[in-house]
Amino acid sequence: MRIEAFFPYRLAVVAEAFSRQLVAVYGREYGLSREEWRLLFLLEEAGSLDSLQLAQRTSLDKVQVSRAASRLEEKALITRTVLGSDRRLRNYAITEAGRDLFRRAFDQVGARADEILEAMPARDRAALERGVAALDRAIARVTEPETGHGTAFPRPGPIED
Amino acid sequence: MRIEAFFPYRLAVVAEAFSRQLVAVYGREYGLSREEWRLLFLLEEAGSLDSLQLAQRTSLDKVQVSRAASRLEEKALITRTVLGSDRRLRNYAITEAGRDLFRRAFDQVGARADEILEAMPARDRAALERGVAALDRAIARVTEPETGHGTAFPRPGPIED
DNA sequence: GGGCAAATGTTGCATTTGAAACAGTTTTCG
DNA sequence: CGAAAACTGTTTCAAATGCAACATTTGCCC
Repeated sequence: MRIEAFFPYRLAVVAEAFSRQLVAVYGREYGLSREEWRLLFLLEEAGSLDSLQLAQRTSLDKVQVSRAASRLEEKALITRTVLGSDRRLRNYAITEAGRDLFRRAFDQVGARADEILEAMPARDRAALERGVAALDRAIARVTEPETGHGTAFPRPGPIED
Repeated sequence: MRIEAFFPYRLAVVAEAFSRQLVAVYGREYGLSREEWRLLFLLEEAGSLDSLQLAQRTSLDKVQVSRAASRLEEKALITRTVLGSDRRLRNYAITEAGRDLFRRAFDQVGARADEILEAMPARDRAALERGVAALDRAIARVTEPETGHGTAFPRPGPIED
């Protein structure tokens, strides 16, 4: 079988190419890693989150979170405080500088993403959206039995905010 | 905006989750990295390739190819020889051991991928296929002007085999 | 209550990765 | 012909990453 016809390969390659287009913006122009970008994204919307909420809404493991948060704190884009109720946990909050930076970056990243997506016929775009959602459900279904962090976003059922 | 609703995020997360399911097979059970897997995949189909053909059909850069090939050679899964016609180039060929290993791994990887894809309704699977192909074209269209390795597989036009 | 297991975040260490420098070969052009 | 430019694969060095150990805090169970 030709590798170009192997669907998992095609998906991985396309996803990487798409991602690279966005990293070129928030990475090169704003100095954010992918993990930092995701944390800022979450915090910009929520304002502040504790570690548990964050773990539920992110596809990052604890080491990635810890390191990305350290860097964001060094850059004064977020603050980290130990929670009084459970001193193992942390409360993450975005700073004004973090909000500003994220908003500027998001404008450009969103524009770049839209530029690519709008280069697709509307029907194809709808198909992509539908297919990705279905694949996510399929992975969850097939891997749900086991425990391992097989997939990603909070699925309807477990949690609600 | 909620990050879970941001399409680029969803695509990246789903693609990673899918990929992780397959790496769990060829990585954990057969000790192959993603790059080694891809090289073996190409060579199993072609038998042997020189560096130029390989560069065209792979989404790996020259450093990744060099390192993956070194490891595959150490494991005696491929052979590397300097080309007589142009001593800058290499000829890569899969060994019998490499073929055996790849075929066994491919059986399991393919089965795992099919298990997930077949957990999707046929219509959704078709939508995914269509959407991914369209996204690939869109990225190529938007980035084609510039030179950088923006995307992936050989598109109709440049080469033929 | 008190010790033991579980949970959480951080750190250390070895490996991997990426970008640039490098070495060898070929092509170009005067 | 011959020097310079271009091309290819490898190596080097710093940064990123993954995994396991670690330290701290909490919950459990007697």
